[in-house]
Amino acid sequence: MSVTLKQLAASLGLSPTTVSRALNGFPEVNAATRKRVEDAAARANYHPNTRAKSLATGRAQAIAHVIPVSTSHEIVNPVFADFIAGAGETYARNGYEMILRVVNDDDETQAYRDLLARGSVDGVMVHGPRTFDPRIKLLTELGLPFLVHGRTSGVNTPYSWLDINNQRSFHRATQFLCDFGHRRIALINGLQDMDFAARRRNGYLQALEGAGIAPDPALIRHAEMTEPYGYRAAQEMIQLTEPPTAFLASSMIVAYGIRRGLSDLGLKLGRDISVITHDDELSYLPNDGDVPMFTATRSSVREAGRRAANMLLQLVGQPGTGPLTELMETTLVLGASTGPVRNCA
Amino acid sequence: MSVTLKQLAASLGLSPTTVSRALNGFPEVNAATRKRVEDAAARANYHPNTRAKSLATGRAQAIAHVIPVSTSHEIVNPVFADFIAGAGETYARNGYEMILRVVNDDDETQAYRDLLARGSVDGVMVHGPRTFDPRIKLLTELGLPFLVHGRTSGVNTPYSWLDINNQRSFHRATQFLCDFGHRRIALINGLQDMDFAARRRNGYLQALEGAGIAPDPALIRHAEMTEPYGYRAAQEMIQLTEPPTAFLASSMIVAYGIRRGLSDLGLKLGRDISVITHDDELSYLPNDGDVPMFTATRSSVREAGRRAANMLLQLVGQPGTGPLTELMETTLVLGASTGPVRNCA
DNA sequence: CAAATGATCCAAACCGCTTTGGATAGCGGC
DNA sequence: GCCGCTATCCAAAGCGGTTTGGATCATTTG
Repeated sequence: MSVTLKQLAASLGLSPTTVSRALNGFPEVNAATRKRVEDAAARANYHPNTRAKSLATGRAQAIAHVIPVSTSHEIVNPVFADFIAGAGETYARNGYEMILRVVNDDDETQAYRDLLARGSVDGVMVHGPRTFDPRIKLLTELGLPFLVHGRTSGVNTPYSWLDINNQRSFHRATQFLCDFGHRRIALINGLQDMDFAARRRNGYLQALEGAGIAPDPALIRHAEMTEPYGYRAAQEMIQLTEPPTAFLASSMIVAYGIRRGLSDLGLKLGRDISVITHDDELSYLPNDGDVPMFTATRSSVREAGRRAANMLLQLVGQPGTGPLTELMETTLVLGASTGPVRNCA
Repeated sequence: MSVTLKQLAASLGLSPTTVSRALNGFPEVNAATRKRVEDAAARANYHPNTRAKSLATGRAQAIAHVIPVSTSHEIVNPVFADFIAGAGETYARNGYEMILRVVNDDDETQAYRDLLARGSVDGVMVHGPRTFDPRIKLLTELGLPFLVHGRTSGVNTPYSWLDINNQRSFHRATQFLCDFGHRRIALINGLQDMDFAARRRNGYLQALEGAGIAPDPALIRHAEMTEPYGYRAAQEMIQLTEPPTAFLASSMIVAYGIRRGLSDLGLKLGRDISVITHDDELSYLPNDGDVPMFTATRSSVREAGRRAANMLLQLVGQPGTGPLTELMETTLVLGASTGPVRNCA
């Protein structure tokens, strides 16, 4: 169905060796010959068979993203999709294939072993790290190059990661609210054991402490970041004897839920109550314009995907490279959802 | 790094041939020998090298999803992610790899050619078909098995697809609103040239016609399905001299925008104004419970991904199989967002 | 009992590409 | 005219599997 190197070589009266070298830029081939080969290759729409090539070279030219699905945590969320898209762009540009493997939660370990044993990939991207994530140890032992999107606290061996500064982000957002006079600030966070959630909570707690405010457990929630979760959290907290005057949301989706919960009670964001959310800059949930709807800690997860992929490719391309890390700062954008505390709320 | 067939064979004092046959279930191998081989393979964590295997067999054991990114249309949306997840589950279960290739809009044709020439995949999934989609013709000519998620109207050669009954869905939803006395019904649809959007509009128009209502262009919109799009559409349409009393939304995200637009104007869904949306059953935007927030035409896009993948694998596994098609019906679920028309709106 | 039949196993070719280790020829220098 | 060099090209051996075409030996059959 498609032309092979051997056929191409035969049609040119050359050996496969020479054709291979001509196409791969080796020096020991005559310039005229090279040109002839390249032209013929283009004309025949010749592309080397990936399988054969990687079998011969030992490099798979592919990166895997393993996606565990479970009943407890849904990793296939919008943020994940955008990250993948960013990473995919980078892989494509560098001639790497991106393979996605959807596995059952408890098969994840086996999936990495399998990927390695089958020689299907040169490296893997680790998604959604927990506070204590066993995958780092496993992958290190396996010797499979990997990069973590996020970090994990309970690991002391070095590893490569790219993360946003979750702690500083939420520290700053909290501080911002405190400066406006808020003292009852709710945190509607992601799942408890997710590392990013822990860091955000830390930033939040530190800022409260800095402002001399004792944290109230009733104002802190952890759960899967769905819209109804935000809705319920907002509605329930408002009923407290001492309700919050401001909310911190871990994602736009949650923020939308909070907004709905509050507006159903007749509360207007920015006037009656304040909300700051983290904004991953997802295309279908834009939070921009002259005055964005939400005040937010902003960072493009798509860009994160691009950079993470670049780092991983570097790791794969130059083994021996020490662990690579990058901490992306977020920007605090002012939107219409925050204002000074209003006592008669 | 990982054990090869040859090594395994040597360690057992057998030939590679026998080991290969033992593991692949060929009949001409002694039961005791097979057991011995299987045990040893499990013990050594032996997995055949994918590249070598597919080079030898000619089958790639992989399916590609090509994702065109462009400035005009963002295919990396939440719906897409869930579909991918469903499909991925199926691939994994059947020992197929899923490869995602993110390409620039105008490179999509080349991407398919490349995928084919390199022998990287056995089949491809086509996403987001337009009303007149050139990809069907291209893939048919290339002879690469493919399955379309959705359909395309401007193609008369047969091809395989899986779609939901968009037309009937929106026909029914419109009828439902008409039965409640609504005569000014707005359609906040997806991008104009997307096939699903055309079918939904057809269903909508037919239902209006059936109810003796002349469609009003001012009540029909097409655009990328973002939250602010829903918001703006709702707010602007309400300002019309003859505002709509009901909205039909093409996705939950858009419906959220509409809801926000309306509630900012003090309108309450189900009481002052009605909204029906299409609900793809995304996990982080659930629309369930005793009384779902939105009345909706519901269909799991994840399940669609599973089924589509199954069909594609069948196509790949048994070439010569005629085109496979499946039309999934949606269910109309009653939620809190619809009610009889209210004159004093 | 010889021949035919199965049951098992193996050697070697092959899939399409890379790469090692020459081979050949043209050329300047002595 | 011979030698060493460089430039250019090629044969053949892998990479790690599958598969074709026997080989070997025990068992059945006439």
